[in-house]
Amino acid sequence: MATKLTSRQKEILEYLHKSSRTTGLMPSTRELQHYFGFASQTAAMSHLRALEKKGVIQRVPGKARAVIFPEELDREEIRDIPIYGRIAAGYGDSTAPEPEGCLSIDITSLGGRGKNETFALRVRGESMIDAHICDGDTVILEKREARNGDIVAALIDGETTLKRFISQKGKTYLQAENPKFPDLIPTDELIIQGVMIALLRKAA
Amino acid sequence: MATKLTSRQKEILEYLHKSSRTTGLMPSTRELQHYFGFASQTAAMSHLRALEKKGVIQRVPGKARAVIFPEELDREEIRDIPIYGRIAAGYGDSTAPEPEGCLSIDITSLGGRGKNETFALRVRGESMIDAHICDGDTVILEKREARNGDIVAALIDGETTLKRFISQKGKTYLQAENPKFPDLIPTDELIIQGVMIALLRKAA
DNA sequence: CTTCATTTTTTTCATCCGAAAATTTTCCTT
DNA sequence: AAGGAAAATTTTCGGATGAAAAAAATGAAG
Repeated sequence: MATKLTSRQKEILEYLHKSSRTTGLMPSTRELQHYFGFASQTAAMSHLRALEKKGVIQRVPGKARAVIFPEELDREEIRDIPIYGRIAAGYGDSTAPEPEGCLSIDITSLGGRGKNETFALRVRGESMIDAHICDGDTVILEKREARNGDIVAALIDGETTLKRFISQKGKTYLQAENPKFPDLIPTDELIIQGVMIALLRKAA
Repeated sequence: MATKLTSRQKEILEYLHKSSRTTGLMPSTRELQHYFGFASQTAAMSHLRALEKKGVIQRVPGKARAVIFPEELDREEIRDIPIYGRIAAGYGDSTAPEPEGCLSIDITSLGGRGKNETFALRVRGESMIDAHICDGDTVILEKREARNGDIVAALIDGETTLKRFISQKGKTYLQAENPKFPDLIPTDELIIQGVMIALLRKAA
């Protein structure tokens, strides 16, 4: 079952992947035929059969374009998370800024919490270094109410910063995780944009 | 174009997602019909048309099961990465141990390096804490030759540990990023299992 | 009540598409 | 040279599937 693929079979499989990713559709046997210049559709059919026999694809008999990649079946649901470099003041409900990128990850790896809206921020500065959050890291946040001890993205002076949210004896304030940075006692209102649920770092 | 969906349309869209994720296939219009108990296939058709008009799906005229989610088209290629808790001694080429989980993420977020085989390890212990890698973090590694300064997973005494790889003046050794841990000079041979390319941390 | 969009029905077509049987060709291995 | 697997061809079927036209319910809003 786990026999190696022939070079032709690799070509076919690669095309299946490419087609499925770029067009969003599985090719029909005739589309395969035309792409590879076969004179017959049966050639495509028998290749699919061979690939199925070797376990790299699955097929559903009788159904159109019914080629499945087993690894995608096992996969958890994928969440697409917009990455913002900076969140402007008016944010919160409606005016989402332009994302500067996007991050796709399965929801299990995010800790299961999938219900709320999620977004990501690139960390700038060292103010959370003692929580082992570094400059350049990408922090993934969830929109929900902050609880004591949560790391949150908050709006301070029109700028979004990452801090630890502290709620003690009825008072709430923000704390940096770096002795060089002072605590922030909110002047009027504390606007929490999101609560950190995960962190992603690329190696240099 | 960005009109809100009616409740019926939400149901249909949700079924499309569910079907596509669990069976790996888009339902045909007749499958939609039977699922929702319509007496006609045309009912399904017109719902699909409505969803397309509102921009939440795309369709390719004339082709079977040709419903596409736009967000999946934009998505980068997803990589499925097995997570190992422990890598046994004989590893490296053939004998992969049982993964204790799986992580799916787009390859761009991994730093582009997509060619080599990748795997992930759960970090245990504090030996790399000064590199801001904590107990419980998941480290994503790539199989390739280590360069000076890389953080690597290496096999020491039949155990896999994460250390910084140092190569100076022809000598190579491993360095913990925690003053409490000593450097490791290899006794005979240094077996590098992978080089760290990214890190993922779930908030507590 | 009227209007209008949404939702559903009935019927009919054309064609997309998987499937099968019987061969032939190509190429690698012994 | 022989054997065998992989690759490709030719031809034929029937079911799967999208599509269209005409119309009838349904339900919410003015």
